Amino acid sequence: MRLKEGNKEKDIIEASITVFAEHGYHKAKISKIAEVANVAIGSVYVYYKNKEDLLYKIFDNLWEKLYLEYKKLSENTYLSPAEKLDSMIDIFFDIFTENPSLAIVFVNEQNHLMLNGQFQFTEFYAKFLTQAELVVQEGVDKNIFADNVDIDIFRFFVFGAIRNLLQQWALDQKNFPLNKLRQNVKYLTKKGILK
Amino acid sequence: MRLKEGNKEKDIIEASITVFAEHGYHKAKISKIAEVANVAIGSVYVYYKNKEDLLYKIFDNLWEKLYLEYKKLSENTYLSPAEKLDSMIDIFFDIFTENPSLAIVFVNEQNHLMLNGQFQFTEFYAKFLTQAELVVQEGVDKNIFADNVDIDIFRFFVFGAIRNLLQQWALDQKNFPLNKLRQNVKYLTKKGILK
DNA sequence: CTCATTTGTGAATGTTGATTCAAAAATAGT
DNA sequence: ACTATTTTTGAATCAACATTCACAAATGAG
Repeated sequence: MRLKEGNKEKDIIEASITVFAEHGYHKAKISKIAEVANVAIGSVYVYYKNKEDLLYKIFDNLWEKLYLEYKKLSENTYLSPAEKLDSMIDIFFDIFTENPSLAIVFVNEQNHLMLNGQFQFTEFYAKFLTQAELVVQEGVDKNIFADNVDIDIFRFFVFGAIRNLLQQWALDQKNFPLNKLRQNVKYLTKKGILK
Repeated sequence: MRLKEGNKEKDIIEASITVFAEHGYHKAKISKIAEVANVAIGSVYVYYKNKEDLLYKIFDNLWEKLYLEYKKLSENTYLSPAEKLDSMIDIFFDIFTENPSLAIVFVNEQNHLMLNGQFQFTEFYAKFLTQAELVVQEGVDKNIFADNVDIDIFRFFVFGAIRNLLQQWALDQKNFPLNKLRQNVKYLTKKGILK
C-alpha cells in the first residue's frame, strides 16, 4: 500500500475553479490547472475523467450544497414565506462570500454546461429549483404573495437578477459590497421600485 | 469590375448567429457557418477578420440598436418615468421577438466577449447603460421611485432578471410566452412579490 | 530488503479546426 | 475577345492543447 500525499483531488478541483474563473472554461489549460494545484498533468486525469468532468463536479458540489440548505429552510415551520424568501437570498449570497472565483465560474459557465447533453444535468439543480418553488407557492397559498405573478417566471426573475449582481460583485467587490446587494435585492424582490 | 453576388457579408453574420446559438461560440465551426451561409470557408475571412470578430459584430449591432431606441425614449418628455421603465422592458423584449437565436447568443456569450480584452467592449453598451440610468434617476428625482435603492444595483437587477427570462423563452417558447413574461416583469419590477 | 501495489509523472501523440493563400471565376470596360 | 480588377474558393497548413501511457517513485507487508 501507498498512502496519498495530501489531498490532490481537492487541490485539483480548487485549482480548476481559480483557473476557470480567470480565463473562462475554454481558454483554461489543463497544464495551468496542474501547475496551480502543484501536481503533474497526468494527475489531473487520475482523479477526473476529463476537462468537462472538472466543471461538472464543481457544479454538482455547488447545487448539492444549495439544495440541502434550501430543503432545510423550506421545511422550517416557524418562518413566514416572506422571511424564507429573505433567507433564500441570504443563502445564495453566503455560499459565494468565501469564494469569488466560484461566483464567476457559476455565472459564466452554467449555461455552457446545461447545453452539453453529455451529462444529464446534475439532479441537485432540479431539486434545488423545486425547493424554491415550494416556498413561493406557500406564500401564494397563504395570501401573502401576489397571485397574478407566475411562480416559474418569478423564480427565474429573481434567480437571474441575483446571478447578474453576483457577477458584478465578483468582478468589483468594492463597488458592489455584498451587504448592500442583499439588502437591495430583498427590498426589490418584495416591493419593487415604486414608492 | 465584378459585382458581388447577393449579400454574403449579411448571409455570413446571420448564419453565425444561428450556429453560435445552436452550438455555443466555442463549438461552432467556421466550416458550419460557411455551409449555412452558402459560402466558401474562405469567404468568411474576406468579410470578417476572424471568428471572434463575428461575435463582436453581432453584439455591436445589437447594442447600437438598443442604445438608439433607449436614447429616443429617455429624451421623451411626455412619458412618466414609470411608463418609460415599461417601455424599456418592451424594447428589450421586442428586439428578440423576431430572432430567438439572437437571444440565445446574447445570453450565453455576452460575458465571454466582455472578458476578452482584445476589443474595447463596444461603445454602444456603455451608452446604452447610461441611457437606462437617466430614466431611473429621473424617477428618483421626481419622487416616484424608491430612493433607498441603489440605481446601479437596480439596473443590474432588472437587466439580469430579463436576461435570464429571455433565455428561458428562447429555449422553450411555449411555456414562456413573451407577453406573459413582459407583463410579469413589469409588475415585479415595479411592485415586487408582496401583496 | 524485496516485492507487490498504489500513486504520481510529463514527454509524446493525435486530433481538431481556425486561418491562409494561390489559384479560379466572374464581371465590366474597351 | 481580351484585359484588368474584384470576388470567391477550399485544399493545405499549422498551432494549440487535451489526453494517453509507459515508466518512476513511494509505501507497507512479509
